[in-house]
Amino acid sequence: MFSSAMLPAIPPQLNERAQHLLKILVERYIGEGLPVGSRALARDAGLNLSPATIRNVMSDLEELGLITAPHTSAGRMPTVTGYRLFVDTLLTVRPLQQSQVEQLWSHLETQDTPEELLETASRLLSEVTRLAGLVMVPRRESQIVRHFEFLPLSEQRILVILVTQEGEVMNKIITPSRPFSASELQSAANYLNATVVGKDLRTIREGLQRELQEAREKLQGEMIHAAEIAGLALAPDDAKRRRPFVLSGEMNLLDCAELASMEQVRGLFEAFQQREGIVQILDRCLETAGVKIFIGEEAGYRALDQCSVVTSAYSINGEIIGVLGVIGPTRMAYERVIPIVDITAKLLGAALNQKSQTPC
Amino acid sequence: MFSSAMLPAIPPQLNERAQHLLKILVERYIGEGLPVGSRALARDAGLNLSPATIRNVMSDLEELGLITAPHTSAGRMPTVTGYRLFVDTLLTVRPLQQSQVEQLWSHLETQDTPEELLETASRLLSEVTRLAGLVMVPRRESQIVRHFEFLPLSEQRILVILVTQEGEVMNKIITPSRPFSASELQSAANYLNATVVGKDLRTIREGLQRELQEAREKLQGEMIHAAEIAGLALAPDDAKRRRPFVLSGEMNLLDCAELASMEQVRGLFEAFQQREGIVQILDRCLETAGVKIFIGEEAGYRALDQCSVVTSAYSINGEIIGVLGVIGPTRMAYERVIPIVDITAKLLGAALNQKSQTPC
DNA sequence: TTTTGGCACTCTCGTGTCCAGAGTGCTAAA
DNA sequence: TTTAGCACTCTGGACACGAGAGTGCCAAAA
Repeated sequence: MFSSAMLPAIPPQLNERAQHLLKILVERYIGEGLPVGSRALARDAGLNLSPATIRNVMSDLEELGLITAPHTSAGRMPTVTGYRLFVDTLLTVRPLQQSQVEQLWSHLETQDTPEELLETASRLLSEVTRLAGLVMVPRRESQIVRHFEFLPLSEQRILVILVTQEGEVMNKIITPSRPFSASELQSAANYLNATVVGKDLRTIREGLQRELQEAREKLQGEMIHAAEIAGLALAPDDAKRRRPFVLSGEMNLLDCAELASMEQVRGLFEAFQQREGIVQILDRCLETAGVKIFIGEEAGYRALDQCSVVTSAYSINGEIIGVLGVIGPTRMAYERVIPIVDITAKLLGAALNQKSQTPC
Repeated sequence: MFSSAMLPAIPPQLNERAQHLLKILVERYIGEGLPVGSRALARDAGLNLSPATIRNVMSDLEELGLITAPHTSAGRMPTVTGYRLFVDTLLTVRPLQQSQVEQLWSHLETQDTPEELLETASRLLSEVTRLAGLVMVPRRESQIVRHFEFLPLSEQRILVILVTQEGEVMNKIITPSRPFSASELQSAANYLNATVVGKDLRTIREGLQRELQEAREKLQGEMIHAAEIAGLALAPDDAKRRRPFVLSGEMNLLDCAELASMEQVRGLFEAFQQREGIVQILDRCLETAGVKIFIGEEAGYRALDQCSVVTSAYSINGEIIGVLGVIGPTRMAYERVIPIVDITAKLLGAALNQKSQTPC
């Protein structure tokens, strides 16, 4: 159901009973946060087995690397592999109630700008899961342009304003190699608005190359300038790169006992600030739809060793344009978090879609 | 030199020697972070006095509420009043070297947009002081408008884009009570661009009221609509209110021993997220120029009880438009931090000024 | 063959005790 | 007014101790 990098086959040694006990153990550990002992497990399992029997099974599970004990005389807790098996094959998700879905939707629906939409989605994720919410900003490449505007700030500095189909406003300042007059700018803007509106950024950029070529051949000076300035305007800008995702509810993470040490917290929060590492993980989820889960070290990012990331891509008109999710302790309530992330991704896609559908 | 809410007169009991000892004690405490004992103080003071003598003076200082001991057999550390006296009358500031100032300026000067400028200023503050940097976004009221643009998104939703003199782009979506046609919007924009460009927001809004009144009397329908839509567009929007200051280097605060407990950290970071409380403090610094300091409880905000805030207003053309500063532990190196905040405020003002000076 | 009771063993954690170190306050002498 | 001396206090680390929880293993029971 939830695609993982490599779905590990259930070890043949692992009979039904062992699986069930593992499931109960993980559930209990997630609930209590304390290593689970044989007595407690015997009671919870509902199998009418004595602690001694349970101990044998636990010993097997430990041998298989699914659970581990912090020290000799403590109970057991799941390893990353244990969590993986749990999440992939043992988990029974608890789907959201219709009313909850509607409530989420009502919050998203009422947002005006796409930016607010992303922020709201992130906030909702964090509030509902009580973890840190995370929404990656949509890929700009696939956004459809609605309007261009060039505004001269000074001789050499031109303010470019670009409005997308969804009503998002991007702006940046470009400094072309030579001064442009107001009328030149106006005609460049007119040209662009006439020809490229309704296409997406990638298409526009590709088309521009071709037209620049053609214009050069025909010595159409004016066209060359328009294309030149547009090229600068459309160059992938790194300003946005500094804020590639919207994070919220980080504070929720301070509650969980896992991150008790200042070191841990510091590392995690620095990772949030650095952004690159997190973006790399999110990028890996852009390819396929559906919920993806990274547990602890699986993400391959030291700062997140004690954390899990649950993500889902969101799409507009069937095309994936971004990823959202939550970050929380490995010991999170997956059966609740997974459907929430899943639904939120779908709702965000729908909300974005709704905004861009409205005719101009 | 540094205006405080109420400059406390130096208590007459406090002779030169006591003052000197207080100064040394505070300096040493700021440096070491440990309560200062009589022996250490005797050595540092350079007065050739025995620890026993020092003890007598310390006892007096304690009686005056300037220092305090965490327990019987520990050294003394400054109280808030002690810090206050230190900062107001004993402190010898260490001015920045010219090269450092130039370095700061070179970072600010190269920023394109005002937004980047604020972020850079905040980052510089935090990096240079190793504390949390804080830059309040300029008051919008006094910003001069350069350009208006209305873009219909759908029947009822209009995207308003407003560019300020400094090249900052503000945008929001308004939903007027009745649909406006594209040509109506165009003429409204034309009207506004023709009449109000070059004025600041407050002036424009006031003028609008009057003109709306006149237009009504003369039954100028078109004017009424333009004014109506402009009114909506200029209404103070709360979108910006959610991000009223730019914060950076929060992580630096995790280093200081004062904030060892998770509780403290949590409270502080929640205050950063809430924003309101911090904004209130910053607002109090908007009135007068120069460096202001709030020590511990002086700010009147529980989450900041262990912290000091050092701020300075920044201005453009002599008019104060915002505040910046740093937040750090009460035990911060004031003599270094104060000049940094002071200079950065001046440089930020100059940089903003430079951007808006460039002719259109 | 599987399950169970019993038992010795181990590890944590909270408590209590003890001691060195640092610093104070007070008093009497310089 | 300053200083030396001394008794006193408080912290924090080291150590021991015991209760509690849980394990592993073995031999008996099912």
